[in-house]
Amino acid sequence: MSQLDRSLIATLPLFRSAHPAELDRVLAGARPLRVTKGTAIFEQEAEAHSFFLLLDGHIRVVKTTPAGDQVIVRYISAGEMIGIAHALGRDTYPASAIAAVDCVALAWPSSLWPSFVAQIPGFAATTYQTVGSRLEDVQARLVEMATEQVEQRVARALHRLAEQSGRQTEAGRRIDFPISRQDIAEMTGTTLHTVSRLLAAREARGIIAGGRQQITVVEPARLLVLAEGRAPRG
Amino acid sequence: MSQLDRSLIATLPLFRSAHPAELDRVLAGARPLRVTKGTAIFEQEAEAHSFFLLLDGHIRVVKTTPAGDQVIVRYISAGEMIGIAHALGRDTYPASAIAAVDCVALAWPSSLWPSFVAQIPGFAATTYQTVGSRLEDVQARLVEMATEQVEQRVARALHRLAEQSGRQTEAGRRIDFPISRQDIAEMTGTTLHTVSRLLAAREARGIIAGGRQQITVVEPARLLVLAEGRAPRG
DNA sequence: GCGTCTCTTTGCGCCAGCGCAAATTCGATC
DNA sequence: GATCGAATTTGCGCTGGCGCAAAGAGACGC
Repeated sequence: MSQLDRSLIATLPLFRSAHPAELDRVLAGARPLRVTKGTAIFEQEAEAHSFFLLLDGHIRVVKTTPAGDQVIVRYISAGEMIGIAHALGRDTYPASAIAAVDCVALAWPSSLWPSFVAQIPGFAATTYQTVGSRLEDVQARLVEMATEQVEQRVARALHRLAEQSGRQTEAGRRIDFPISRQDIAEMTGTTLHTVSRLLAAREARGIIAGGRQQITVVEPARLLVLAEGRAPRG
Repeated sequence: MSQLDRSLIATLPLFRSAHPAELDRVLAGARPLRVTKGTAIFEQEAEAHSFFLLLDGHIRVVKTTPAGDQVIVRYISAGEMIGIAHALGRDTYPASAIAAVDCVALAWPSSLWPSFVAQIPGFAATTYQTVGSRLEDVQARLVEMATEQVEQRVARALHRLAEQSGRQTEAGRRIDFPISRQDIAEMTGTTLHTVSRLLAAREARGIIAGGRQQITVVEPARLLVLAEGRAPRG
């Protein structure tokens, strides 16, 4: 691990209030990890032996059904923890984590979790917050899936991606990692065909700019305009 | 609060390892609550001033969209904590909690949470586990919503309800609180019409037995038989 | 016992979006 | 720069399940 990594870690909410000596001890126990694009950091249903801190890159968290369908649960960006299933009382990972680009991460054995909690002030509270926000995010998406049409779900997914993982360019906010129509379909519960059609329509209206494995949101505001003011069903 | 309640609480995983003296102190700070059927324990978007322990009854956790659609996120049974949003770093409740039947609960101000964590051994870990299992549950339902047809989603919802909140009778496992077709529609992202049709079909095959605001699962095994072995889409 | 209200059932038409198929485009590789 | 493979686009027919409407069926109050 480089000095650069160390100073990066020290600025994270998770470790901000750690004493330098504790931080060093914690980092000394870490196993550095380089993961090439497309490779799994961990696999669904495998024993949750480690937890991870993503230092660089983007990770796709995917659940696969017995029938073989895949659903993208979320994307993880640099600075976030991942694979904390064991700390939440699970003994296997509930999903697979796949590198969307080449990634750099740190890994610790799950058994070290309690010492993190004990030694780093605020670590537990920050983790609670992270889990809380993930829970709320998934719940919000469940509500979307239950009540909104495909068009709106795709629009929201793009909006969220641009917000969370977008890089500002002169053309608009560009999603910072390769993402296919298939990926968006797996985020929104539809097919790549429908996604392709919807994106083409948005592109014609100048709201987004597409490309191969790549999307730029030109006008975030116009992305969601259809989503409000509909009569509830039932 | 009755002596009965006190001994009930002492057997919960959350408080099992608390010393009697600590337990007493904690319970002394609680505000007992009786909630009549249909009333809200707390409302979505209200300030998360309290957390609760449900002693008796069943609570429906509902999210309402700006458009007015409602989605039932989960049901809470006796012995579970609810309204812990503040402990997860939220300052408002992300959903409303509505009593499905007359309920009895204890309420504490959110500000007391840290003292619970500090004074009761295992409290934090048990809460982590609860949150972890809720997160996994919601994720699993997101995957269902994204990949399965309405028929399967309804079947799974019934299965889950019978499992978690069922009471064994001679006719089968009966869901222990009043639940309408509309409620099931709001759990599965469909309409009460479709639910009614699907339930009628299952009833004709003897898999379930319906009634007004009430469902008994006669043959849990045959509920899900259609759910496996389908070709993935895409 | 009667009326009312809510929950449930059922019929019918329609359309969003899936499934399948084929063409096209874009990168990458040699 | 020719070839190959993967990602994307686009057409077309079909159907699951929604929307609307109206009729039954319990439960509950008076």
